[in-house]
Amino acid sequence: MSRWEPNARGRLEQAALALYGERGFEQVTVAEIAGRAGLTERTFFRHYADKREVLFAGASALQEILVGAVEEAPDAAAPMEVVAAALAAVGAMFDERRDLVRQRQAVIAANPELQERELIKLAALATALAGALRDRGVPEPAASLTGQTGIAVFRVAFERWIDDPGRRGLAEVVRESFDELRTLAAGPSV
Amino acid sequence: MSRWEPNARGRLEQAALALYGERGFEQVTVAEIAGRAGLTERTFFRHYADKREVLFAGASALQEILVGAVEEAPDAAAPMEVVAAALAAVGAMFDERRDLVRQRQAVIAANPELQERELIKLAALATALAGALRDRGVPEPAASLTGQTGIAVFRVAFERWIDDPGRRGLAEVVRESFDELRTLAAGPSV
DNA sequence: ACGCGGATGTCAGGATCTGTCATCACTATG
DNA sequence: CATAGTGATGACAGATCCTGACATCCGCGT
Repeated sequence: MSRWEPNARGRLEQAALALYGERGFEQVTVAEIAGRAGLTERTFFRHYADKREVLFAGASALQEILVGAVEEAPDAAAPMEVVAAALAAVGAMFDERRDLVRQRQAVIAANPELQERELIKLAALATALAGALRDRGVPEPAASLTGQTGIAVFRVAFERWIDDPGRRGLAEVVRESFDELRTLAAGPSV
Repeated sequence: MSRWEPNARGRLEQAALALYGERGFEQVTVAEIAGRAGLTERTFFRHYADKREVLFAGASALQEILVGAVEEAPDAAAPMEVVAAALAAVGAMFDERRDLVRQRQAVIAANPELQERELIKLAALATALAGALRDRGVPEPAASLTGQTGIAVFRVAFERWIDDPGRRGLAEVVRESFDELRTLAAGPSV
């Protein structure tokens, strides 16, 4: 066998997810992950900036999908509606990878350090959404407000989907949550 | 002088904020912070779980204030209105400590690790808000949705306040942002 | 004076992450 | 086929973060 088996990153991600799931994030050393992947600790850190990042490799792809969905929305659509549609589309993708997403989320839910990384990735998504909205002509602060609020709604919907013992689709829960927000925000006029 | 100068935590916080501001979070070692405070590295870690936490000591107090404001809101008030009022009250407190808040935020803005910690503190605030709303009888998912959305709005308002070259109060900006959200969320009916 | 409890100091050590240089495999080129 | 170049990996040293274990000091009550 050659020195370089293909797909080093994929092997590292698989090994990390498995070990984190088996023994918990803190109880796993980077040397162990690298060893299971047939690599060295030093090589792990060449592929991932830190021990947490190996679980968040897909975040940039997710961001591109979101931004793309916003760009391709009809011109007439209102900002919140554009964001709701983009997040519903993402929800549909999660539905397809249901088991993997749940396994990953169980690992993250068990460790605050991983939750921190998750939150900053979500914040980056909110910022990217706001930028895409500005490119559509949405002014500030409406763009940032819509992006941040959209991610907030998605977080609630995602959590409900994770805890849902049934088989409802995430896209459906996202839609419901945006409807609920409309009701909640429509408070007493000033 | 005695071995134990009073207010060890306060000295550590002051030393950390000063050093982080002078040279950047990464360029400061815990040993340096402790040294400036007249303590040892080991003592630093007895007071703060990690190098970041020293900047977030006030978070629990903030949470208590927020929850208290929700508890004391009039029974008739709608959930989003309760949260808006609580966050406006917090905004007023920030106004009083304007310079310190800005100095702290400049340090945080310069370092992603600190932003992660800030985000998880804000997420904890959102969760606490949701819990306080549930105690008022607000059902799920409305409670979580309102809490998360309220924090999202506050984040946008806070950023605008930080960047505002003028002297507008944060409470005022928070109020404006909630009004803007009402407009944005009031999209096309289903 | 005495002991108790809490805060601090001292020391040792594991784990994370980085810099540096050597080594190996693949590829292009003659 | 030979050679050199390019990129990924290995090997090693080291700084820093963070923790465990134990000793020491101070203030306080008795």
